[in-house]
Amino acid sequence: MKTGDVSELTLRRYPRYLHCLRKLKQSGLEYTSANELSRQLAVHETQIRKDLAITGLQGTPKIGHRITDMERAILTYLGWNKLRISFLVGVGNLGSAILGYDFYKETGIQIVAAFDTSEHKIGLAINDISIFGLDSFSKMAKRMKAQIGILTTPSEVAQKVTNLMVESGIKAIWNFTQHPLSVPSDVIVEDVNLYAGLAVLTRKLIAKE
Amino acid sequence: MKTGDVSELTLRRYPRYLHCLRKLKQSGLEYTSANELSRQLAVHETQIRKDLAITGLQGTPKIGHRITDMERAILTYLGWNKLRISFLVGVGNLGSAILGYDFYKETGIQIVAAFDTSEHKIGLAINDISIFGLDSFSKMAKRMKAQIGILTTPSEVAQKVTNLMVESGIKAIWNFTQHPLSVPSDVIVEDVNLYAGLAVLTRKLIAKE
DNA sequence: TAGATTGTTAATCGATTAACAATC
DNA sequence: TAGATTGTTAATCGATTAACAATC
Repeated sequence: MKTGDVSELTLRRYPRYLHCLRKLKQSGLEYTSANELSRQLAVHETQIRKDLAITGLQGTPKIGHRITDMERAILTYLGWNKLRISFLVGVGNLGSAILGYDFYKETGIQIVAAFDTSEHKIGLAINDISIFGLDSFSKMAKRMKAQIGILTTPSEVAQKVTNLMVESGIKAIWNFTQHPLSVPSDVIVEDVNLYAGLAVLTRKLIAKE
Repeated sequence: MKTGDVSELTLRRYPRYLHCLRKLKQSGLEYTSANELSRQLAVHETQIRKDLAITGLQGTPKIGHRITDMERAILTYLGWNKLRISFLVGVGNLGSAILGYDFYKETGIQIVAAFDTSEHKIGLAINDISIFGLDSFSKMAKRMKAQIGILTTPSEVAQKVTNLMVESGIKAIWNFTQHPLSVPSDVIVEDVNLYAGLAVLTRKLIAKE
């Protein structure tokens, strides 16, 4: 299996394939093909074949692939077949929204605890996830071997909380703030950048005027 | 000015430039250069020059650019210098979080009304934005000439609400649901795909194991 | 002047698509 | 068999980077 040299463009396509595969499975099919995915998703069939080849999946000429095999190949390649303990920091509206998602079933990412500094939030729970004081973060993260930190704090404290996460053994940070984070080279940061999407949206609007 | 043939990769870089320019301005500088942005953002200087050229901006050799000129050029190119009326549908946690953002000052996108079907939300307000029943959407959108629809409903009703938005004259939809939307060719859809980001994050984690 | 910068043209790199042999 | 599919190699396309002349 490849290490880390796959393009992000490829990685970002996999969830779309998974989504489509689930729909096809729900419609009662057992097998499907790169051609069929290509029609459904408007992605070139050769590109789908190449993306699938990266996961190690092999198909059968004329038949295609068993849908469950395709799903498993992609899930395994992305690491979505394994449980990953995640902690969320910052239980504002956005944090609460993220706590409401059920990522676990699809991605293996389980948010097991949330943290905030606001006294009146500590002790509450959202979607069965308890909210703790931020001062408990480090000890809990180390004990539970949390891998992923979800950062939904105000931007002003983003770097401070990031440092705490890094010190506590967090290996990847899903950053919902606008603040560009500094981390050691062995820690992964994935930024959710809403403004990038808005730039695309408004520019397309302008181009039509 | 170019029409719509600029790559999305380029468009997605502009907000990062803006963010950096604001920081430089705050630090008291009046002028800066592509070289300086390149150092701060780890983007190749030639790429920054090309991106800036697209906006029509011209600099002065040896000096660089006046920061306010750069900002204005990018804002104008993205259409972030103009007010755009936006309506949000679906005031759950995610919708509430989006209502809490102040996009207006940075992007010109002003969320002027929110809509939901839940009786006990109608009449409330979040961040000074009133929540109305979904049945008022069409009339209000037409009257106020809403351009942008923000879709934060459950996936199951995403297409239904999208149809309502399109019928009501909405020209661009910012889609926070997982549902792939069908729209006429003159309506723009920008998907916020959290799962794509998670695929990148977990794959990078795996590659390090 | 020399150094730093701009803006453009050429080269490189990487991603996508085309072409095609192999096969059930 | 013929048609549909796989998987790979070659070609194309587009984005990024290098090179360099112009300039304040």
